[in-house]
Amino acid sequence: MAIHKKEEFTQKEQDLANFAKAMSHPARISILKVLAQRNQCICGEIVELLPLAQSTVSQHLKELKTAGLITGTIDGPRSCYCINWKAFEKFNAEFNFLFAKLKVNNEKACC
Amino acid sequence: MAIHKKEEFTQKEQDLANFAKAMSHPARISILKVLAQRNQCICGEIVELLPLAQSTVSQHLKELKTAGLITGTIDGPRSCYCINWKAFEKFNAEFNFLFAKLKVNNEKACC
DNA sequence: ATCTTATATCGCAAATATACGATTAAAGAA
DNA sequence: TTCTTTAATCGTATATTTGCGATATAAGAT
Repeated sequence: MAIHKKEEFTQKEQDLANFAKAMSHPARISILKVLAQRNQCICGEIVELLPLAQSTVSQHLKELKTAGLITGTIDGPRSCYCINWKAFEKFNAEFNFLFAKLKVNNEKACC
Repeated sequence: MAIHKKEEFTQKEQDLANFAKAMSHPARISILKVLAQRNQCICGEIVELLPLAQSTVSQHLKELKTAGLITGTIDGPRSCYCINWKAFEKFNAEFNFLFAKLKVNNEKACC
């Protein structure tokens, strides 16, 4: 693109969009599910479960971490990842708020 | 990328990811908000409200429509867009289900 | 110290997304 | 019919994402 215009929208709109972007790939949805099913923290087992190369999985984990959806700590020679509940619930609440707000104004169908 | 591997994930994971992708740009979040604030359906007023060219807005609207989040009908020389509540609530419920499922298994922090 | 093992990062190729101007299409107004 | 208005689509440039192999890093094992 010529110029990126994302900055011209409100911070809340950008935050919501960034959260959505972090979840916009099935591999990352899958990673979140894996992190949930195992009650303990998961490291490279994720690589075994996904149909992707180790480096690709690592990249997806990094994106989830950068977006704040998961946390990662080094545990000896391996890495332990967990869901960041605070951020997750915050964004979930924001989505729900958006949906609820929409619903009030649009009880009747229009077109 | 060499090959796209998205198809190798489950349909639900792909559906969720596609929904998230549709909301992964602040312009599209903004469009959804505009469609909510105006109780009647909106056509090109969106173009006036967003800091983007007409063709770009049209492209974003098309993406939201393709993802099933909005509907669009032709009204004379202009187009009327509305939120597709059914799809919207379905995906919202799926997100909530995912979040709830995660919560049950991870009451305690792990790392 | 050397050898694994686990994971992050680099470098690259290919696919997608973003954005715009120009053009097209479709319908009402003159 | 011709003009205007509205919106979709085409073509293009650039940015970002996705994916992998290769390499680097870091720590435990031998």
